Amino acid sequence: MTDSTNAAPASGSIRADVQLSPMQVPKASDVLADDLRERILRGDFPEGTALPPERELVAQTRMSRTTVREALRILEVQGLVQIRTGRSGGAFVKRPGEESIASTVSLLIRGRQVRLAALLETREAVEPACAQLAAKYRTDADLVALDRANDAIALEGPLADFLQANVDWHVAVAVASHNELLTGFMGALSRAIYAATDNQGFINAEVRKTTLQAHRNITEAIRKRDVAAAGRRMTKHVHEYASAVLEVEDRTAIDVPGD
Amino acid sequence: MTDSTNAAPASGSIRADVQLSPMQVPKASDVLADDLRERILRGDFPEGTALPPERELVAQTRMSRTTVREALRILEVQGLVQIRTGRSGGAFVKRPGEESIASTVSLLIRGRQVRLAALLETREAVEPACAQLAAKYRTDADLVALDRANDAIALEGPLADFLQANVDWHVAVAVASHNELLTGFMGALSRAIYAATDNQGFINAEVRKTTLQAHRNITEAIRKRDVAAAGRRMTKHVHEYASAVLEVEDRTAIDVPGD
DNA sequence: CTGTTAGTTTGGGTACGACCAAATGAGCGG
DNA sequence: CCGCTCATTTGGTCGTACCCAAACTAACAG
Repeated sequence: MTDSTNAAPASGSIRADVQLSPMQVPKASDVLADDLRERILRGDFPEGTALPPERELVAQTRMSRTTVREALRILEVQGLVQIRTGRSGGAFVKRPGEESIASTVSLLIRGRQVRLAALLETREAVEPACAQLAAKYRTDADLVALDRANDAIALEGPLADFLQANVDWHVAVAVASHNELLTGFMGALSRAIYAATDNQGFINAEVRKTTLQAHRNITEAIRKRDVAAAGRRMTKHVHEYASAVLEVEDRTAIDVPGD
Repeated sequence: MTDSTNAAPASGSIRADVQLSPMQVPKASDVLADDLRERILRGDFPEGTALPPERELVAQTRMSRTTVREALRILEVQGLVQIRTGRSGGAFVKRPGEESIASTVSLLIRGRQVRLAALLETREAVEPACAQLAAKYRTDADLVALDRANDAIALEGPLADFLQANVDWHVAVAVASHNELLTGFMGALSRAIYAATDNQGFINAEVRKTTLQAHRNITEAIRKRDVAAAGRRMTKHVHEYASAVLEVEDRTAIDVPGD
């Protein structure tokens, strides 16, 4: 560091002898974003209200419009505001929803190239609990959604339709749990598994039938609010599904060892 | 598509008679961000490599620097790049990690003001599975972390230290599961519960003792790779904890009905 | 020769200023 | 009263200039 032996103010001007620790200079846009985020999360602005226009914020904060815009962009990416153009546009306060978690989870799955095995394992970990909560808290509307998805699965259409209906049903279970955290998490997980299971080519009529039956059984347990049965059956279902997928994956890996 | 009845080029200039559907014009910065994000996720750039400097991207894309910067800011918020200043600075490719999920989950919890009951419920849903996976995949290093956290809990220091050590232990269990998704999720959840449980004033010596014992039992099951015991004991532990917290919360709610 | 210091270069951060595009509302004519 | 046009508001983009931070470089002093 700088020396510490100069305490003798010689003749002439005096030099202050301060000791400063290395200091961090946060970016102006971050400061603004942090402030606005804090206010939003604290509930200062009711959902749907518009923040002041950019030029107004410029006047208030005395920052440049560039900086203000960057701050707003940060909040937009974090799902805290929604920005609309045009007259009476602006940054409208929005509470983050499930899609917020879902997109982040998707990014991590793709970015880290999480293996299919890990995805299935995670689903085995979380979804039985979802089913239990669904059995506990389901509403009649939830049952309608579950039945609709099951009907779509029974339709024997093209593969993509089956997979989509499959995802819809799993998502419906998560929604029926009435737990936003789990819903967002499971939504991203189901979609990722769907994407990875596509082109896997192990879905045959047999698998479809088994899946449909399992879904119906679980749905019934949820309908009867039978928490234990819902958990038990879901555990079995996702485990069997995982086993089947992984078996095919291994076989495929052997078939095409170079890939 | 476009109509088919205009095949008569009259005299003079010809006016094309096209039918255009309302089209959405995506923002330039989003287009760039989407493109870069796709490349990053596809693995075009190894982690740690730097994207071209902003002015270089300006030259390549023929967009303004403002636009380029906004795109980079988006990627930064999404945790896909890390921006450093100074010479040899720039946007360095980064794979999103657990902290990415954790921050999003935290935002949702705060923004939606998720009730403590829901948080505890979610933990009851996820953490037993974490414990099971931890028992399955734990390494010796994981055990060290768990033991260290338990030792800190036994220390009988101030409340904040106890709560911190408590969080550390729960996070250590999640880490020991070696599942990035669950780790990020549980990390945010534990911290949120910690924050909500603070000032709750129900942590007494009795609770501390019980917690320590439960943690030790679970740690032992993880050490012995006893999957069933780990799951069972964790289920019991988090359930009891939740019950205790909620009971106190109810009592507090009755004591101070106005708040 | 060595160490320190003062440039120099390369990068991001901020500030204006101008103009474009979209959405809305006011005013005007039918 | 209806519909059209036009002005206004507000975000989106552009370009330029300048500042600050970090790392490298060369010159200078010892």
